[in-house]
Amino acid sequence: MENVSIADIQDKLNGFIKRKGLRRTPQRDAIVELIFSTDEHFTADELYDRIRRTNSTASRATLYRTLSLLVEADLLHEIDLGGDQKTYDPNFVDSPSHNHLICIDCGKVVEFADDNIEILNDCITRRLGFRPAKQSIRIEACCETLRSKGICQDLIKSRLSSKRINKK
Amino acid sequence: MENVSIADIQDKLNGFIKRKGLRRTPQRDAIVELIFSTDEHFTADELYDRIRRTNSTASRATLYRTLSLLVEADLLHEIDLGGDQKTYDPNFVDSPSHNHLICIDCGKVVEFADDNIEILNDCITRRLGFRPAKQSIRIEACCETLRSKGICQDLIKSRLSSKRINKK
DNA sequence: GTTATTGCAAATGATTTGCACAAGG
DNA sequence: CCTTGTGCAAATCATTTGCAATAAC
Repeated sequence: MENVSIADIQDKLNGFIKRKGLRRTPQRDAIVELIFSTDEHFTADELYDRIRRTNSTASRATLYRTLSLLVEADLLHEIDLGGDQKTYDPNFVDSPSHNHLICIDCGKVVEFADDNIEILNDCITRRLGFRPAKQSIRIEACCETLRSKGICQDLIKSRLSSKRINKK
Repeated sequence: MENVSIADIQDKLNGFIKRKGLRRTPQRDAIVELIFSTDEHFTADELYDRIRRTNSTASRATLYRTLSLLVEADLLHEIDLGGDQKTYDPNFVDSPSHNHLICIDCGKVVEFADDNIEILNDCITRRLGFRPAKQSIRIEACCETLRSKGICQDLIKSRLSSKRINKK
């Protein structure tokens, strides 16, 4: 699954940074390292928690600023999962055109790629007089747990309880 | 385009209200009247402005509470257009399964329905082991203005400038 | 050195909520 | 009446920002 290494990402970011006249910092390196060491989606807050568990430091401000930088450099995408916090997806470097299926009950997210839906997307877009650009399709559905047990609140609970409670 | 009248919506809401042991109020009537008198998408703030231009009154608090009520009664849908403010779509009573195409430059939104994409959506969902539920597909693209003039900032500007500026 | 970056604390802004008063049924 | 709804102002909470100190290059 991991075709692009962290070193590749760092290279790309450094290129971007140089082109823009910006600077490489230990905070940015640490954040990139952390984000791209897994393929998990995350919120700013979840990432902040993860950083605090390492021996690197970065303030929330720096974290938010770095997230914006990575999105601008097209290394990270903001995806709309609904909810109050923005969610970030680090997998677009590996899989430039994937989409998301979301359980409307528990919030579980599955990534998928499908040629047919891309073609159809393209057709619909042109038919409406638009020019196809960024592919971004979100399907809402019910996951297995919901199907078999009638309900699956585990994940939604954990997502709700992840609200920030004065964690400095 | 308008197959469902405001009276129908009022009836549905009143049924919902009775079933829940809630109460019909002039504020709720006025808000419903206003929302369903057009097929425009809107934000809470835009709706508040519209209300102030009528001779009915409703506070922001009541407005937010009524929006939640309407969403719960399935007469109104929250749609994700990105951006800080939630957007509401009053057209799901008329067209229960439509989707949205959005210009990534100016934010212009077009509704569409397509049987093929619904079927495909269904297939993908089942293939991933989910049960199809709410159809909600958002396609991002570039609109005509962008195509012909290279850029179309009109709407995005107006959307940005619609940020609330101490309008009591 | 010069300019970008950081961390802090304060600001922002949409939405929510507590509470006292008003008003449906 | 009794309970729900309303309006106000205050609270929330994710995110952004001003600013002085710090660190790339």
